[in-house]
Amino acid sequence: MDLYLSHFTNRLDAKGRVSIPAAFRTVLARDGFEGLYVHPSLDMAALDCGGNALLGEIQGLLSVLEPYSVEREMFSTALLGTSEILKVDSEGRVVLSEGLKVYAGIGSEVTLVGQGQKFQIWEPERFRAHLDEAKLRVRDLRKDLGARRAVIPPRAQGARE
Amino acid sequence: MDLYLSHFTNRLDAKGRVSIPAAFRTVLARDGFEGLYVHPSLDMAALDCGGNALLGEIQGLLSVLEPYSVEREMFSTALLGTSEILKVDSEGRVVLSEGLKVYAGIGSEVTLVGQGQKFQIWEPERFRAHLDEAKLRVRDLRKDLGARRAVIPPRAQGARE
DNA sequence: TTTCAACCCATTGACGCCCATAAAATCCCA
DNA sequence: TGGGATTTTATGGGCGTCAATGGGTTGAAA
Repeated sequence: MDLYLSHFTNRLDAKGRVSIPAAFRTVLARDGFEGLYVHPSLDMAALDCGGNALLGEIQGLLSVLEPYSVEREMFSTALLGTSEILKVDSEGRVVLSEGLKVYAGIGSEVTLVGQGQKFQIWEPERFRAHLDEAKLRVRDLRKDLGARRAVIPPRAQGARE
Repeated sequence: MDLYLSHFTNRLDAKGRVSIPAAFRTVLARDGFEGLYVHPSLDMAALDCGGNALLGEIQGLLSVLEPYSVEREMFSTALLGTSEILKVDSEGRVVLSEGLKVYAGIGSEVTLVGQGQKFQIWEPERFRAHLDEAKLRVRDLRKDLGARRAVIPPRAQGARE
């Protein structure tokens, strides 16, 4: 499996170390990236983490922009300047920098959430809230889709199963 | 890794020396440049630093411009004429010239910010402000892109999650 | 002399690397 | 198929090394 899936809640030890879940480590290993690439998520109080897949996504975004353009400077400051490459120790743990912890409001525990190409690190309480919100949205959306489906092709739902 | 990433805040000692972060030093070493190439950033109160990679970028920029054109003169004056090559001591420190410090408003501390091919040196307070600004700009730009995407296939956002 | 830069050494706190343990998951075989 | 044995995982802690910082000394230029 080369996707980050599921979520896990782990504790930080006295030295501030967190274990990356074994399932995520195998994905990282397959990705072939040495260490863990981390940057603050642009619009959430979470940290985006990954390997070459994530870094490539970001570099692709930057490569489109004109060198020396203000836009590019902005992007590279916001994306590269705030990101870090954390070392992963022999037990599969990383130490989050103070800045990253502050950004995500992290205390003594974190929730690591698979997102496919990347995974996120959250403060557990905040993640619960975020998840509830997401569920609500999905429910509304489902309702919408259901209504639409019922109107447009009346028997579509049955045909699927 | 051959990119300057992450950011660090270091102090100047009584002799005006600043440590280049170890992570940046390894990139510089790999780049094969002796010393540190520095020039005032064109449109920000910051210093652009790097090695051969940065020099190459600048020369690439200049090569596009008509030889002997006024524009080219301006650029080469601004980029090459104001640049310095600082010596790096055995502990990985450099001394910023008075002019450079004045340009960037540097006092007793600096923030060194990875930008991929180069890194920047900022007065910490100014950098914080600049980063906030950069984040806003990037978020807006992202929103624009998202909006565009959302307009064309109206339900795309839902399909994502 | 005075100044400043190049070089060398010292300190301290953080980090990398290694080994230990308990609990959970997995395996394996009767 | 059930339950003991083995492996893996998350977590804890010790210790040596390195990075960031401070300071002293020499030598050449002013």
